[in-house]
Amino acid sequence: MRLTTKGRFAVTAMIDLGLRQSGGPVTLAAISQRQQISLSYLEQLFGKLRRNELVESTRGPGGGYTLARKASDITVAEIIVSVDEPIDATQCGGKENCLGEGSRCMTHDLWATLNQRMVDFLTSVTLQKLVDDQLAKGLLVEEAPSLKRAISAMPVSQPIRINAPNSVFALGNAFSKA
Amino acid sequence: MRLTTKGRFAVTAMIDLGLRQSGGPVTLAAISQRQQISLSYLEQLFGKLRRNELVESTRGPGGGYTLARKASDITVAEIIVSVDEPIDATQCGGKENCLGEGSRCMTHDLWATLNQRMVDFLTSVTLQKLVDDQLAKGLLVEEAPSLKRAISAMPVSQPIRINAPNSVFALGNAFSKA
DNA sequence: TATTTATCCGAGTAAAACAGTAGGACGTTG
DNA sequence: CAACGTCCTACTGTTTTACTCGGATAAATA
Repeated sequence: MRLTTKGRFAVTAMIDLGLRQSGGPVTLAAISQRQQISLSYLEQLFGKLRRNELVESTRGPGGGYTLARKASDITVAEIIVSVDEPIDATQCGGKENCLGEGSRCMTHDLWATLNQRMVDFLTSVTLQKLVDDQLAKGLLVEEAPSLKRAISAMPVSQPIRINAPNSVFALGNAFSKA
Repeated sequence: MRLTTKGRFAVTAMIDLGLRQSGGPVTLAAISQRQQISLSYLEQLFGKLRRNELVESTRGPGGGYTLARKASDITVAEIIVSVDEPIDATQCGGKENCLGEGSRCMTHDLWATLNQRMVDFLTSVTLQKLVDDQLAKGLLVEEAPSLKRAISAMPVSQPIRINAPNSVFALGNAFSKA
């Protein structure tokens, strides 16, 4: 299971969508502004989310995205695998013999088990829970402005480029000596 | 926590070391041949393992590496963080406000919790357990040849280049539709 | 019908990490 | 001193990440 900022962006955007979709379809432009993710990048991510049937889209003015199912039926694991599709699982081919000795590689079971634990955890967390967490934190979801033209006059804060792959799950200094 | 083939190579090499170190220091050249990992790459990895005090080295003829502690006192988590040192933890700086709103990023707790679960699991697995697993599988640890010069006459199978970062933990098709 | 809105889609790009290689210096042993 | 084996820095090709760009398509509105 790969864990990069791409997956985190996807989860963040899905939370935003879950928070606002009660007022109809949510545009990626709005998510882009609120979450500071570039619009083009969001388009890529939501293309994958749509093909994986996690969201539905409506085109044209007033359009945008909505969740394809209830937030309580969408797991974080699904979101992540949707955008971070797998290349190849265990690299040794699962049942293949990594070494030429007739047995699986020595660490095969270790990684398989860890992978399963991660999947189990991320499957146990629903989008609804993450949405509820945000609401509990006192996040206020303001209503979309009735005059849509007002948006174009707003100052747009440019998304910043973050080029730090894999930095999400750095173990930190959990084992570094003082 | 980053999980790449680098970490897996390190764990694999440490298992090999744990299996053979009873006969004195184990050379990287021997590990390289048995585990099909390039010698130069192993040197890099063991440099980090030594600086993190997981192994000890003796130079010169008859030298090599030994475990710095009992295998039962070395965890997989320690091995991985040794070679895959962290760049920066949660990218938002831990306590920083990711967005300019005075609260931590929406997915902060999620990733922190997942990370902790992974650490907990990998900490629960000792090198000794992995060594025992190999012994239980009937792996036979042949004695080092008394005539060391015989090795140089052996045909050397070249390590193959594997250039597939991050492919270790691809989630596979756990969620792909049939 | 023309225009605006917004999703779609493919190609392209800079930076970074991964997975090594290359070449040598250093310290032991025989 | 020569062979062995660790130690160390720097360099390299490939892949992935995290985007951007240009345009096509579809729907609502003027």
